[in-house]
Amino acid sequence: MSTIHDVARLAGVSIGTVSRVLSGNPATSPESRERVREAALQLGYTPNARAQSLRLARTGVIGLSISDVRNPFFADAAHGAEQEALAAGRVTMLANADEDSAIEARYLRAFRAQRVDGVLMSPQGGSAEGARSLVEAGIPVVLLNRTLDGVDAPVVTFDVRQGIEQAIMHLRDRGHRRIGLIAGPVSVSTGRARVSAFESIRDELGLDPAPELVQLADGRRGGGADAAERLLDLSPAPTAVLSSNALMSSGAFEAIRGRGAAVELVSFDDQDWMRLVDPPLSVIEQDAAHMGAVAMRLLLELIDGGSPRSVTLPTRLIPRG
Amino acid sequence: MSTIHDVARLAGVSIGTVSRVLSGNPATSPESRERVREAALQLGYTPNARAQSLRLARTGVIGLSISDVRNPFFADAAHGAEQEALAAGRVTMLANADEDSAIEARYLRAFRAQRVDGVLMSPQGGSAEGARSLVEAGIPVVLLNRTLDGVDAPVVTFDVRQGIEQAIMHLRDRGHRRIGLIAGPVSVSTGRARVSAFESIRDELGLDPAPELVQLADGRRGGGADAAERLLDLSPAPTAVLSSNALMSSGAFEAIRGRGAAVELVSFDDQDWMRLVDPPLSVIEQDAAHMGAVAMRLLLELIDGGSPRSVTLPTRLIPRG
DNA sequence: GGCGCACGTGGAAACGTTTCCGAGCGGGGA
DNA sequence: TCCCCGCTCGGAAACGTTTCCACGTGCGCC
Repeated sequence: MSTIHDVARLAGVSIGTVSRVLSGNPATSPESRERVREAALQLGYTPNARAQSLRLARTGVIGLSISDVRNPFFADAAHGAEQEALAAGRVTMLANADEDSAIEARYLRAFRAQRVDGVLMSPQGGSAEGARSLVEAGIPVVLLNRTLDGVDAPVVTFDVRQGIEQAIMHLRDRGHRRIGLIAGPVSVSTGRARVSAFESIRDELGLDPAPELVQLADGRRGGGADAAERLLDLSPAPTAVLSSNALMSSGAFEAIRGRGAAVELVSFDDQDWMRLVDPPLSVIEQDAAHMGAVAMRLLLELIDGGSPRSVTLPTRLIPRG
Repeated sequence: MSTIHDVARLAGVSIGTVSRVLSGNPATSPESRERVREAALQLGYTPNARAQSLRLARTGVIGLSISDVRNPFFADAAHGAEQEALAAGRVTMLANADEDSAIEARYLRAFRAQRVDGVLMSPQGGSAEGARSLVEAGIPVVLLNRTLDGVDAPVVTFDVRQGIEQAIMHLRDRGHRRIGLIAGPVSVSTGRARVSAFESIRDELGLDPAPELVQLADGRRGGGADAAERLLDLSPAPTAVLSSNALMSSGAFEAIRGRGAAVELVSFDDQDWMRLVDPPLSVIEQDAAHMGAVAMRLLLELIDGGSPRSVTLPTRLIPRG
């Protein structure tokens, strides 16, 4: 790989001049510009970004740590964030924490070692240590979708209460009185928030308050199926079930259909298949890509010295079936 | 952010000693080790990976460019590759090309500027320029799922012919004689390969060779729906349709159901929803995560000075409905 | 016709590491 | 007692950039 010295030698100028030409510094003669451009092209020269960022303070790279690339919700969020960064001339480095805080910690250490300009992350449950140490090291951080106790960083979340309320009122209007909840892991803030919003709205509306109607699951497909089985085992079983994410909904749907049970399922997050199955699922739509884009914009502001601010996004009920 | 100089000052030793202690060089006294460790901990010191990689040749970072994070096939592949890299002590930097060769080019330039140790990529159609320039710059490259004309890099692909053959024979055994194909874009090698494999196997088995039974699409959901509509408009319409990827299958499924048509749909790539819809879809399963892992192993070998080799993976038909 | 000024350039420092080289110091063997 | 060796360490060079500083050149102006 050729360096700036090679270019300088070939162009017959000093490395300072090469640097000036290539970085668009006006203090260069047309002849130098021509010769340097020519030489750089001929050698296929690409400046070493690591050396650049050593000299400059910035790296132009933004770390993006998400919970699970295979979860479409997070994949969409990552995509939205990435597009926004790209538009601002930055490059993102995506890390997949795989819902595992040990892997997350590893990537966050790498981000820190790489001296990324900022980090956008949807934190894992387990430990807030990784995020906290980033914040303490002075690296701009914005949290995605989940909050973290004791970490002083802006967050972009959806209005959980609004979403749950929309869903429960929809089900109540359709005559349901006994509604089950398949909740995500309480180790993440969204999991906890959804449980408490569910309980409080259910009680406000005077629906069946039996505690066994709230079943905790791990957020994965299998966990959703198991939780659905447990709900169906109750007597009487709930006539409607609200599921906290798309993966669990898929498991729950299969369990319910396997039993031939007549239970109405409502899911968080809209996905194509929810329209394709019979009956189609009503959903609480959360625009993940938008969330990612908003969060990235916040992070870019923060990096450019702006003040931290958090945003709560609305959800939208899409009634079906 | 503290540097090695800060640690050295606090520990009362030279930076050379700090470096030796922290990199596990045995030429250090127990007292130095103790003092340095203590100081590093106290300062929350993280070595600057960019400075390290400037001095060393390696960066420990592997670039991973995939076509579309939102496509579960590629998300799985990325996940498999990432796990493999993680196990080998490397960190991956994921770039989402979004099926756009301009974005891809941008990320590949960034990879090159960052001097990543190697690049694993599922190339876009359009231009092979990006991949070629990496190879010419001497950066180890392995291609994922798609080949690229004129680029001398190992590839990991699935056995297209085998997959198509399994699907067509399955359909023939179920009595179908007029089978449609929704093909991916011919700008990518898999798109082209599937069309020619389809045509040759169809002819070998003596099935209806009408050229209008092969419909090209863009690989996206909407394109799949449109192609399905065109197939259904034929008279006679095909009684079975093979779709080249999961996104297009979802569009095609909806179109077929919307028409109330009695057409058997078989899809490449297995996804959860294909089991949930009615009727469930038979699929040609391609283990994307495994592909990613295999490709990463090949890349790691290449980085460590091994010789390049390509791998073709088998597909598996899962008959349903 | 000198003086100063703008402009272009080369040289060198600095960014934060790793590693080589040489030096100091102590101990053991002749 | 002296020498040599091994252990530990500090100093400095090098990696590839950017940018500051100073210097030379040519021009316009008094």
